[in-house]
Amino acid sequence: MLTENLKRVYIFSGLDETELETLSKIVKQKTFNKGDIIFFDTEPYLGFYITVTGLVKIYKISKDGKEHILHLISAFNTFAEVPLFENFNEIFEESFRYPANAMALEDDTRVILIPARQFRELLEKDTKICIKMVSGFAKRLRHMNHHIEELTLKDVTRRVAGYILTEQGKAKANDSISLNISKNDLAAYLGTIPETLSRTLKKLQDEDMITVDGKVIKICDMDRLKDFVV
Amino acid sequence: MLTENLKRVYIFSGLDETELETLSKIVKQKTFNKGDIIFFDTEPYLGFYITVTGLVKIYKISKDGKEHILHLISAFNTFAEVPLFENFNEIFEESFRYPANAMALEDDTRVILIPARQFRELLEKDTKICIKMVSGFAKRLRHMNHHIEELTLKDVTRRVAGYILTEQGKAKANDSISLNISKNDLAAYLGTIPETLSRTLKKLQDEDMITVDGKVIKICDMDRLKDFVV
DNA sequence: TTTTAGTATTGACTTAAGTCAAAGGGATAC
DNA sequence: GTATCCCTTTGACTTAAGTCAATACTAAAA
Repeated sequence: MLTENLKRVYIFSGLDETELETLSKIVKQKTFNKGDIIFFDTEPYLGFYITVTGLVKIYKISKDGKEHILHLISAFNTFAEVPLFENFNEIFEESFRYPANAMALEDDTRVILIPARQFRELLEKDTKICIKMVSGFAKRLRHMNHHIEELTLKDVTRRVAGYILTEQGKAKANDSISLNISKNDLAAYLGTIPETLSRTLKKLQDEDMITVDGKVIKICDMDRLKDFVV
Repeated sequence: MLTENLKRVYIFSGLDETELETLSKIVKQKTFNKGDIIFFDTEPYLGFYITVTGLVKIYKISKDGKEHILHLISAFNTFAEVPLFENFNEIFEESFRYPANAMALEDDTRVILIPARQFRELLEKDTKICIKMVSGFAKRLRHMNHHIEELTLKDVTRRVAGYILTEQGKAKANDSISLNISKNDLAAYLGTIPETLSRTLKKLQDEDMITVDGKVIKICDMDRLKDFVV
């Protein structure tokens, strides 16, 4: 079961059964409920995580309490693996902290912790993992680029419309999406606040581009929505 | 000379003379003047670059002409290397483009182009490079995280103050910094516009935290500035 | 059922930052 | 020299989005 889960993680997809067995012995499994903190950015760095079930938000909080969500980590994706490669030695120091906060957004969010030190040893033996890590980081960087582009070059309405289209593209099912996060969290992810998000959705609804019913958003005029986002 | 330059690039720092010699045969050197385009995000991806002298800005432009600078690449740093690892095959397709625009910000900006295909071959033989790439990407990701944090959690005044402090920290010389980019570019980097930047600098000056004289900014009250940024 | 708490919406108001337009300032070209 | 160009600053005005406060909705708890 554990090795099955590990195998589904992209960076471990090239490992054979023996390697997975070895890996499974060094990891720790944890379960969290909605709202539980997985780590704060004030805690010493232990290692990186894999989300197995549920959803995790990686976020930062400003001094005056404003929150911004950097990433939403769904099943079989990793988080907090970047520090592993930053400073090869600092990482083992007590003063080395997690770079952001992580919170479970759903009940029964199960994660796997891969301890830093042991993973480093594994990495030295196995360069396959390294190549997959570069590739994973590249995807992450692309995502961050996109995120910055959205935040700096588009207004809130366009960001919201863009988010809806992206989600619809992922789901690919039909013309409606179902939000898997609260509107508060969505606002924090889109670099705005709940009130503004609410008004924005209403505006898009008034323009007959979408209809909103709780967590379900239906796209009515795909062409105009796409055209609007640019 | 060329191999000397290559050796000073972090990801190539572990290569021996023979490897550097091989590498030097596949690269292309180019020189640009201030304002010259190195590539547009509409051009097919050829490979990644190294800045040898001068300064390069990596930026995006919105449909309505708004510009945002993602990175400023100084000597011996690489840019546009992320696409190399994104989609192992797509990259060689004609339709695969650079992810952003690149422009030289100084006269006599010399860069080295490492063609994608040849570099991929080198990478397969040499895993040392791969490990350095992960590390380089980790640094970049950290930088992007910081950038997003600044853009979303801080107002313009705090971003400007933060930039001044960071630059001062890098230079480490004394309490004054000399901007190596135009104020227009600085504004685009800080996610604002020249007019607002100008007013912001004036405000910080009126508060007696800094003095501005052209491109030279002197920090008058370090403690208060640090305290202000948070 | 009512209560409570988290989540979401709405209205009235404020403000930070953007837009537009004009004018300085500095460097290089003619 | 002065003309030109670009960068920068300043002023007047607009606006998108945030703040504050009240209310509504939903779902679980008592």
